[in-house]
Amino acid sequence: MVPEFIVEGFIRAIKELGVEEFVNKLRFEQPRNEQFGDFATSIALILAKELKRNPRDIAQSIVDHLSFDKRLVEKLSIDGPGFINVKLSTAFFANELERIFQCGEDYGKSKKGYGQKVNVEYVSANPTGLLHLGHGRNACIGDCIANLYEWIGYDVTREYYFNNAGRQMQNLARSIFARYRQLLGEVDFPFPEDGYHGEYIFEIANEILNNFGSKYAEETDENLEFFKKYGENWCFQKIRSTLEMLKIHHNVFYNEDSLYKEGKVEEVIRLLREKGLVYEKDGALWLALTKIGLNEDRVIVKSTGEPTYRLPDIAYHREKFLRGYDLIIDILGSDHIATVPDVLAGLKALGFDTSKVKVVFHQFVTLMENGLVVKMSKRSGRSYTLDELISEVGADVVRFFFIMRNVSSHLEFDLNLAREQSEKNPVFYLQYAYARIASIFDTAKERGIEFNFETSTECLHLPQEINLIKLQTRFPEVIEVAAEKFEPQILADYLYDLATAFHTFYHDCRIIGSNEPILSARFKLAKVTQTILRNGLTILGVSAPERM
RNA sequence: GCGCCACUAGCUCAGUUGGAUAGAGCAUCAGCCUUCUAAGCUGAGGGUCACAGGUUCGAGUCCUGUGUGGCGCGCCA
Repeated sequence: MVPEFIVEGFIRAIKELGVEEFVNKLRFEQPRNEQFGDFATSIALILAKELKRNPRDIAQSIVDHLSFDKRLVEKLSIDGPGFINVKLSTAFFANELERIFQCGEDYGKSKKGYGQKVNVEYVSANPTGLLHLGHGRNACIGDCIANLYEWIGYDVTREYYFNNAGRQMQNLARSIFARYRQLLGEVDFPFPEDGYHGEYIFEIANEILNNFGSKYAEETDENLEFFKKYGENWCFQKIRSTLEMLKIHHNVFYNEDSLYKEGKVEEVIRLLREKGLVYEKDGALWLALTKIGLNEDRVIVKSTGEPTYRLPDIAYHREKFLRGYDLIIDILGSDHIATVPDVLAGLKALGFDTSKVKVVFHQFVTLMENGLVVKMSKRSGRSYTLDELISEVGADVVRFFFIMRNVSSHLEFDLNLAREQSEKNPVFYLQYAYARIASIFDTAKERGIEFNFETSTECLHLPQEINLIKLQTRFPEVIEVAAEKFEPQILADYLYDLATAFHTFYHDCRIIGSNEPILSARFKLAKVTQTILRNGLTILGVSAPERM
């Protein structure tokens, strides 16, 4: 984050040059190359184009009009085609470190979203089976995004939308029932055409057999209802325990069925009809999407009387709007991309501001082992469930791996790397940095080494130290950007850089054994790093161990 | 055929609303433990940023086209 006084200084200089209409073009960046200082701006190059003057001359004029506190700015220079580079002083960084230290344990939090409500919907798997790897990525991304918004001050609702009614659940009931009858000895009992073939159906059937014997063998509506309920509870309990392993908790479980029971779906049809956007054709009810800018009309109620997903989805999102959210975030797999425009168009037609809805699409997960795609789990011989993956490599690794790539990129989950309990594994690299810091404080305590956080840190001047402070100042900004872009990976990358900077510092600069004031200053540096690592890891849902 | 996403080092990926000499991890090679945890640090090699045009002082980044891969395109969700 560029210090205020630098920005203000440049704005003043630009105004004094009489070109204040270009003030909004002022941007700063952190140069890749250290030699160019801490912050750079290409404003002179931009002005050169507008004013048709030599960029270096303009840069010189700007610099001539700049007046900074000499204590804070070490050097101003004009380099290359006309970049203005600013190098800050050790006094400046000492001030920054002190400022961060004063923020305490909450460093990184902001009030940016104060008073605003956000709803993050993620996982949302129906209770018809176990969570698989795609759900895992969805869950981790959603939970991180929810955490990020909490950190920037939003009032966050974590929501899970599910459907325990309708055809899919009937299908589940019939699948379990078929397996149950097969287990009872009717080996040829027909399995439903599009039934759930997973191994877990046998497990459920077997459980029912063990608990109730042949009590439910008769194929009646009542009994099928029992199988449905039993299957639903079984699946939901599994899903919840899997999420629990990842420390993921939702505040609201929203049942699609309630939209029907409370007449919300009917209401949406009525409202759309009032707008003249609904018509009947071939015995079905259609939504006239072509009237609101889309390419094709779509069915919302099938000729069988059942609605398609679009209708309850519109009703559901309408409910979210009516509950007063300022921001509605949906986390969806890329296989849902095509469904969203219809739903948004419907909502827009109903008069809602759909710019408040942000849909985050994540690409798929491919499990790799020894350079090959893994389709099946070795232990169970079935496709990998999220459960199995977690018990194999641990929750921390799963959570980190699922967010360490760009949300919109395919994620290659390398089992070999994930199993690796060593420096190769980036999760341990971060945790190790944290544990090392904890260890320094432990050692200091054991040896009775005293330090004082009141001591000035202006003595810190080595590149390893300054680099660490620079990274520390960026933390709040990183959280904001990661939240706004719905991209937890930005935070993961940042933490990795911070850990690297700390490991380098740790290696080159001893803390215990230094003399005052270096001793206290470095302890403060370590303390702040520790806070940031802990906060960052917490947002990612990864534990911060005191010892490794 | 249409839509969305991707294409950057041998592999997996970053690249800050167009900036300076394109970065990191893994893998390979060479160093560093008597001192706070070596799950660490330092260095070396490794690039036609898929391809071709365009926009401009400047393009991995923006525009157009082509190719390759993934996901969609239903009265499934």
